[in-house]
Amino acid sequence: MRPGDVVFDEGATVTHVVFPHEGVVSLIARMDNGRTVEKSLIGSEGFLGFAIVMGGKTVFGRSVVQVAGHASWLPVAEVHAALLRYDCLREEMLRFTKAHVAQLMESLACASLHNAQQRVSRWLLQAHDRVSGNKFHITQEAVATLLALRRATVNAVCADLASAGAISYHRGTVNVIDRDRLLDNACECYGRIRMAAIS
Amino acid sequence: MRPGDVVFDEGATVTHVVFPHEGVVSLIARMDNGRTVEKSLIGSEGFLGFAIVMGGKTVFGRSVVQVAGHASWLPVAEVHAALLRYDCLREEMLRFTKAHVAQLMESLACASLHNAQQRVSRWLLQAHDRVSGNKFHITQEAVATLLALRRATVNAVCADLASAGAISYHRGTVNVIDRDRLLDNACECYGRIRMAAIS
DNA sequence: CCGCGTAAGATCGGTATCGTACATATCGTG
DNA sequence: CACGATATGTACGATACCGATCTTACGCGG
Repeated sequence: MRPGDVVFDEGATVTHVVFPHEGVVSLIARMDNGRTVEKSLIGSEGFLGFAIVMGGKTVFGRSVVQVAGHASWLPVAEVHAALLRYDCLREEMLRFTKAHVAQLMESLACASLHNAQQRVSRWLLQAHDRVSGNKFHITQEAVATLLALRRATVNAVCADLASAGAISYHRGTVNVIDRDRLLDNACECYGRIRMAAIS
Repeated sequence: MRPGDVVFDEGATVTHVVFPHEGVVSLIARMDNGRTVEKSLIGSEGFLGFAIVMGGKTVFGRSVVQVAGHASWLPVAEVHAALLRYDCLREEMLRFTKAHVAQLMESLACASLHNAQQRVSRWLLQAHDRVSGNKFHITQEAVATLLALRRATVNAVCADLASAGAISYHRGTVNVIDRDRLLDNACECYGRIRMAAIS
């Protein structure tokens, strides 16, 4: 999966369930006026095509790769067959679905109540969790689009985070230097979403 | 159910599944700083305690009655028993769960991309769908809290809507005069959420 | 019919973010 | 090494919304 790749387009039928091994895939909403925003972010902790867990046949929205990685694609038929054989698989898939709903709820509250600094920090932390190492590729432009902010706003936040020693960045490569300092700048939403995924 | 009643508190165990007949119940998020916002809105189209559909034992958040109504309470054990007997019940419950996820996603995008006018109009339309008749009781203060806006902002929007002839209001009683005009002021999110609930 | 509580109307400055635009720096490629 | 593409820095006015506060109006219960 390379940045910009569209895993599923809006309204697509779920033919495969996609399990990322690393990297970040975003579920994108698109409004009539053309503006877009990230609805949720999925990595190795989950899978794409979770609509099938709720008996759906079509995906919930356009999913676009943000940070490169690999993924396993399983045909839906095989997933359904496996679900019949392995109860633990069903449990795990339900667990992620539940965590994902919790993520959606927390993100909604976060978008309403927290500022750009907190939300950008949260996004970077969530991405960091889903890659190996401390470096990954994402442009300020991309983050701005995902969070429905201006690039200038994201730029100001990133400059602050860099001067605080939390991150460094250079032409799209973000380096997480001090994760704890990044946590200080993020809101509680990061931790809450994390907890929901674990429990 | 009377306005202000707490159906489930944050972190409560789902002992009953609650099916509203009319009225509006809001799922509320509460942040560390004490600020709150509505995560989702549920009426007769769905039920409270849908966490059990995903194998959960605890609710997703505090649910508070906003517009009065009646509801049926079913013990979880009975629901589980019924699910084993009636496939159609499972299907219906899954259908709502799916629609609810779609609602969460749309609300998230809406909160990020649309303005106070559109969001207040959307909320009023969603409430209108869930009551009988054109009048229901909700204060501007309550709407402001749910959408994480100031009461003054909601007041300005309501004044506009009233002068446009879409609604009238008086001491907490909202009267929907011209639903189409309200639709004009709302964003596409209302229709999209509606469609997700029907399909 | 009086007083208190609730709902609504209105206004102030303040600020986070927007929309747009232009400037700069670095990289990859021919 | 030149050049276009990409990423970042920065500036400007505009604006939507905030936080606080004060006022007005209504309605219910004593």
